[in-house]
Amino acid sequence: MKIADKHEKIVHAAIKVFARNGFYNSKIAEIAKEASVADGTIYLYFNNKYDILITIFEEEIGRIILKVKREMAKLDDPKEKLIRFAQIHLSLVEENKELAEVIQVELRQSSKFVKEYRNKKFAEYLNIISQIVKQGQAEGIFRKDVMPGVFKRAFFGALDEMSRFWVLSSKKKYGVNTAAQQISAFFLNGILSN
Amino acid sequence: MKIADKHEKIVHAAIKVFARNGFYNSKIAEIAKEASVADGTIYLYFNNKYDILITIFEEEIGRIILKVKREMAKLDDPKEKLIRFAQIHLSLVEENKELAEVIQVELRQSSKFVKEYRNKKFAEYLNIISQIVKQGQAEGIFRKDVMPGVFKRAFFGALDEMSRFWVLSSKKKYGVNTAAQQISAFFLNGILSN
Amino acid sequence: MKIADKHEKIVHAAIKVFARNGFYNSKIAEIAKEASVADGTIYLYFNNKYDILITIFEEEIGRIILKVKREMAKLDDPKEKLIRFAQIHLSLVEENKELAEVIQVELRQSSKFVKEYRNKKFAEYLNIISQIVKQGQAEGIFRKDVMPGVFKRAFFGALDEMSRFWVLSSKKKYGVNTAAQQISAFFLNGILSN
Amino acid sequence: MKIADKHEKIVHAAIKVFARNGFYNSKIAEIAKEASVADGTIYLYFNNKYDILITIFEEEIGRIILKVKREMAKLDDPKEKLIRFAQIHLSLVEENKELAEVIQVELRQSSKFVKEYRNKKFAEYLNIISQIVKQGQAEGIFRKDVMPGVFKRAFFGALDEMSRFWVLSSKKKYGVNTAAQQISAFFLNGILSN
DNA sequence: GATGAATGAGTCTTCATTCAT
DNA sequence: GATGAATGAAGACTCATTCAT
Repeated sequence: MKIADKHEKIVHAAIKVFARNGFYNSKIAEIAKEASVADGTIYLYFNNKYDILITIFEEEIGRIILKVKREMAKLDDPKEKLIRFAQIHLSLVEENKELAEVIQVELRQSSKFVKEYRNKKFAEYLNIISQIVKQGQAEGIFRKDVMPGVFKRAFFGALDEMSRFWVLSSKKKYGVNTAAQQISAFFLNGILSN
Repeated sequence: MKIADKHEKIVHAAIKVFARNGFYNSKIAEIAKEASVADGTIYLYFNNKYDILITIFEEEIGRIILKVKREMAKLDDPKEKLIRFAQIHLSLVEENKELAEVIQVELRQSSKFVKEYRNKKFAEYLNIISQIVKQGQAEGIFRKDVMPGVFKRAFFGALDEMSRFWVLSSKKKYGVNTAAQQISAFFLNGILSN
Repeated sequence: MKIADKHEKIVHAAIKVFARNGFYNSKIAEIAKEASVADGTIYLYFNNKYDILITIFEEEIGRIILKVKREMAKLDDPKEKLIRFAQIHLSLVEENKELAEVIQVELRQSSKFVKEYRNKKFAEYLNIISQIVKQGQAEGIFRKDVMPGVFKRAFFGALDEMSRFWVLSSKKKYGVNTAAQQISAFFLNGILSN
Repeated sequence: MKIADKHEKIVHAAIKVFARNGFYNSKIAEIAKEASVADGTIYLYFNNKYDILITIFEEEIGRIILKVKREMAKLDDPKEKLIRFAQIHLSLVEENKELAEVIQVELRQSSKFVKEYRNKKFAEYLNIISQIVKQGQAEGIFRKDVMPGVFKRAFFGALDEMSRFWVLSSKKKYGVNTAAQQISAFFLNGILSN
């Protein structure tokens, strides 16, 4: 087995276990078992338990940011970008429930280290949104009085809360598309200049 | 000192400590010290560490829900209610930073118990929003195609993410009112029927 | 309420509670509740938890020794004394189950203090038996090769194990008299058929 | 070092420590130190402190029962069996003073669990005695009016009290054989001179 | 004397991490 | 590299005892 494989196996096992129990209630031994690896082996690939969480964030979220950025690059219209952003965001959550749960729940933990760490990657993600807004304002499509810094948080927050609902509850009344359309509609009608 | 005082002293100390370290990194001994009380005394008022967290949620959030509901009762216009809701929510966060941090961060913990617990109180809070929407729709002020169940989450999520930003970052570029107006404007312009 | 009453109330409550849970699993608070007294009150009458146990031993066992000695004094024949001793011992256990359980179980605890303490009172009790044997030997009724020091332990042990069985099991197939007669018969006549 | 060794090392350390302080006054840390093992290691072999006690009972007493049964199987005459039983019992106590102390003192603890537990193994041991009696009665050697259920307790109790004396006191006036002969003589022949 | 709220020392147990094999 | 037995620091919680009222 190649090293990369084992690294990945551990990360995926950790995502599963963290999603199941939460970070603090997850045991290295359980992750090791889930990954079919000895406890000690984990320490050949990670410095400590925290490091696994950081890695999940770094690698998995990095991958998501990349994906979203690529999708955004395919579109020109800021309106369409916003709608598409909502769709992608919610679909990604849908497709990676366990990862989403870990990110939403665990990365809000109070550890100073994680909190600060989160901010870097997270800011990058949020700024995709504010870039769209700025573009839209520059093109005269969006109202000038919209503060991109506020908007990015509001928009992300709306999506995030929606997806938290999805992650935590098993049964949902409407699909990704409905939700994405509703939410982007709220915001678009709200910020379109007329 | 009256019993109520000591109970309260411990709760407030716990809010401070939980906000500082997070639930799992907070030690009973630290809470006790912060409350100027012996370790054992805490167990005269609470069954265990978890119980303190639950109590914070129950008492403090219950108080907030009450306050918001009262404010809402003073207004008639759903538009004004929504704007006011945003203002109150953000001001309360502003005024109770530590409490807000505990709620936002710790009550998203993965403990099944807490998660389920949270939902009850939380649902109550969210439903204040959906009630406003329904009222607005009934009065023909809000568009009928807006799904209250989606809206309540989107609106709350927007405010929540905004306030998380406030809680975590020390310096902010704009005040509560600016943020509240921006956010409610996004949504109002978005859902007003025309 | 007279002081003596409260002292006694606590002792009796303690016997009940110790019998129920064992010394180490009994809480002062439980004894206090059983005695309808405040926790602190117990410390007005006893130095500490141990002291209550010692007192139980001292007072209650002292009383028993007295009773048995008086009964022995009424009889002359060593054979009859032995039979009577067995009867009294077993009846006392029967009538004071909780006290018996405390003595049998708790006073065998390994606390050096209790162990040494026990020996004094206990030796006094055992010596009632060896006195009977010596008397019987002096009168030519008992065999001279019987070692009183061994006999007293053997005889007491037989009765004690029998009564332990009584204390621990609820249902018994035979009464005090049957058991007392059997046991004293073993020792007096042996079990060989002739 | 093989696993079995470590398990055994801990059990033997525990026997020593329990005998020294009693169960409730023994600390896991002390057992660990006595076994030259880390505190945590104990929990790799035992679930908790109680479990160690149970194991002592199970393994060590089980071994003793086996030994005694084997010895009994070598003899035919019930009289000889009874005498031999007394000898073996007392020698085993003599050879395993600490174990004997733990069994005698700690396994009489009031914990419901231990009490019930003890009964199973203990009943097995006692029944060796009643089997001998029944055999003797069937062969016409022992009196028919002897109740085996009473006898087994009386005989065991006599030996047990004798051995308690041995365990607790350091200096003794007579040896195992003397004591065993005396006690079995009491029961076989009685103490009446004829 | 009586109370019972407060104390804080004491200990079992967990589990991230190490390291000999 | 891989293993998993061993480590031991850390902390929640209990409860005998005290003491202000």
